[in-house]
Amino acid sequence: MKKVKSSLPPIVHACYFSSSNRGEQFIAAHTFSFQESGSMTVYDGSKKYYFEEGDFRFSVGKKLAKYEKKAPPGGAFKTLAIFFDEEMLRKFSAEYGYTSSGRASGDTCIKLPAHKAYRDLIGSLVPYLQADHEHDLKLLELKVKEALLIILKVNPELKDILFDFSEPGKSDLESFMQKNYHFKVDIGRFAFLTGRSIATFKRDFKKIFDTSPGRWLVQRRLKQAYYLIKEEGKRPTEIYNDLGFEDLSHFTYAFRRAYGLPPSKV
DNA sequence: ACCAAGAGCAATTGACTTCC
DNA sequence: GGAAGTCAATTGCTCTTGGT
Repeated sequence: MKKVKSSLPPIVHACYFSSSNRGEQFIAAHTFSFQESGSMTVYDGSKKYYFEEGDFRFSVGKKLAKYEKKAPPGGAFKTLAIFFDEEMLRKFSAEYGYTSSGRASGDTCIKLPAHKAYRDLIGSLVPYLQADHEHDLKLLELKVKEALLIILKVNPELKDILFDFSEPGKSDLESFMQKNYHFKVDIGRFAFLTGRSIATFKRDFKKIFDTSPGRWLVQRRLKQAYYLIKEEGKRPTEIYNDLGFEDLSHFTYAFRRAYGLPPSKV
């Protein structure tokens, strides 16, 4: 079966009942969200961010992050999120004359104040999130625009992030990879995030690491695994996923090929 | 929990083309 | 002429299934 690319609705109400849920994702679009219940920890490879019930959060798009969502005891984890896709932001920028000064902070998540305007905004979205509500795309679009205007009023500095349409610049490949090797993303995404085409990415990679990206990634992850097992006494099942391995089976296989013995025997 | 084997597919490679 | 992109053949990784 072919995967069909479906675009997410601009406003999403998420609700999970499992007590804890961790994973990682590529944050595709800038997102404004409200932590209705439960808490969430976000890790972008160098910094940790913590959000709890009642917090408003702005997540910067086109970034990689690991997250852990925790439901409150006996309750559900609930967030409400508004996504700002680039096309919409470009239109908005042209219409209202907002531009980025190009000086945005490097943070992946930003905690926003619990401003009354934000609380009112979330309150006004409730009718749109009823299960039986018929989604009128035009109205939703308007709602997203309204949200954007409110955000720009309360946190005007966010315009530097929201209207920055530049592609990721050619970043220092070596430090980027050292920081992000544990993310489970394909080579094309690594290339994009470092501001290169796939071909250029591989060429630059070869120059710096003298090997191909795929091989280096496996070796780097295994090296970290070896360290964690040997020095910190971690068990294979605890770490293989965090290090970017899809499954334990392959982790064991790759580990044994690299070190000559299975991870359980280190 | 750990390991093995095979099918399917993503990554790599190298030759070739295009762009500046 | 060199840097960057495309393409097709090949390699080798990931996922699944199943055994111990």
